[in-house]
Amino acid sequence: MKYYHQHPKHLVAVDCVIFGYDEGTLCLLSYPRGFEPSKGAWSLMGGFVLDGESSDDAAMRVLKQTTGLGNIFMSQVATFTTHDREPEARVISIVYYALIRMEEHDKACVKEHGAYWWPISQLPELIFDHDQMVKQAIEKLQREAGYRLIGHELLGEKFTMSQLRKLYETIFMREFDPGNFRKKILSLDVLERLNEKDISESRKGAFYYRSKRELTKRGLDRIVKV
Amino acid sequence: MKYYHQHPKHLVAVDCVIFGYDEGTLCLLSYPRGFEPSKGAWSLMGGFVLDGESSDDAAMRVLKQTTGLGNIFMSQVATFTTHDREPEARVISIVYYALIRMEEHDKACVKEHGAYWWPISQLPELIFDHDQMVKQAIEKLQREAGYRLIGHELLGEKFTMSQLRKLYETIFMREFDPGNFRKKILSLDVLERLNEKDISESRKGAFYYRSKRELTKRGLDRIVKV
DNA sequence: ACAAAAGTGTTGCGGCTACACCCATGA
DNA sequence: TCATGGGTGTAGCCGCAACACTTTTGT
Repeated sequence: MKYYHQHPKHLVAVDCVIFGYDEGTLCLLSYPRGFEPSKGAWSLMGGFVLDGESSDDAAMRVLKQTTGLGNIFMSQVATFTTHDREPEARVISIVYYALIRMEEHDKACVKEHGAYWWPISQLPELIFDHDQMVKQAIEKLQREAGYRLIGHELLGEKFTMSQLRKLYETIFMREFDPGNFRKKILSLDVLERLNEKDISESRKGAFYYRSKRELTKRGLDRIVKV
Repeated sequence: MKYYHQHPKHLVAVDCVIFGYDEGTLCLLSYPRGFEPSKGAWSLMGGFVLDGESSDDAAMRVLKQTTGLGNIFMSQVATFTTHDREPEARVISIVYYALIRMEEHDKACVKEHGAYWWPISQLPELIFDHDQMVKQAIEKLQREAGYRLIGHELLGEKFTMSQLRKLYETIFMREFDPGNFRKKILSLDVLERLNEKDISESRKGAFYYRSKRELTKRGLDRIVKV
């Protein structure tokens, strides 16, 4: 039974698990909390949901504030609600994750908050239940990356097969056979090969690929089983 | 930047997508809204999150109130937050789904609320964004049922292969080959066959199975690809 | 004997893995 | 000419779908 009066209201926050990728390393952006309790402890970027905005909006706003980037793919992970998850006040937190290219973000912006990019393999202990949030975000990232190509989000317009494979190896924390990976990806028929090679990584040079724009939404077949 | 003062607070609700199963039909419990706006329109069971409780607790409480059942598996689906999703007030809603055996619920309890069990194939139009909630709940149900056996939740202690298959056929809205289904399930090695047959469905009689208790958590392999 | 569900066996296809084997080229 | 990453080909394995076939027993 629901009535619109006489019901408790709650602080509702978003916490953003921001993954940054650069040349084979996946990092998490975190910052030292600026106030008590737990001042100085590592924390995810967060903010409160305001009156006129959805939590999606709030997450975007937080991302913009902390990295300078907008129009970035974000995905809702889960909502954390235990009443004592933060010691001082009851805050319900809706968790999002975002994927960005590390080189693209606004360094000044990050620096200003004292934020730090932690390699995913060497995360520090995070405040409250933020460890759990990151864990679930990685799981969701893997699930989503398993169903569709996330090349252009993290590699840019054009990329080589090796770069794409290294990205997937990083996300899934395991190796893929270069030949098999290539065949699997090409069989999806969502990439087109450019007449241009990257000659920085090998003598022979590797062709660049880019997403077939019209087909970005397809991803019919599974890429990686999880 | 987060401070604990001067931030807006919000009404936070849970909405429960309650699936009931009985002999080959999967139903959704919904009830006619008892107050304006949209009084009388079909709606999910919901309730507000109170001060001392988590949203998990709130969802359980709503389930108990409306079906009389406790200690039921519930799973968080997603959180709906657009500011105008309900016309009269801003309510953030955390959606859960539950699976119950229809015969087990407290009929008086349901009747008292004027609630109705709708076969999943003939749902009425639901209020606000509740259609979307149900859609996502079904997707999540299918994902979860694909990874682990949900036999005992919906069929009870013991069940035949055919009963289990019909349950899966209902959840996935497609047919499975009886022989192949049997082999796949048995290969997971999570069921034990009892020395007892159900003779109501066939001349030959079908053995009952039950979950190997120690292994309930396993479900290593995928049951159905989604 | 027949019908109908339970249960088993067989076969073929498709995808994945592992790995061999070319290719191009700078040092 | 050798080392290195790019790229192609292939053989074996495994899971799944399709379907034939056997079993059991009430009518």
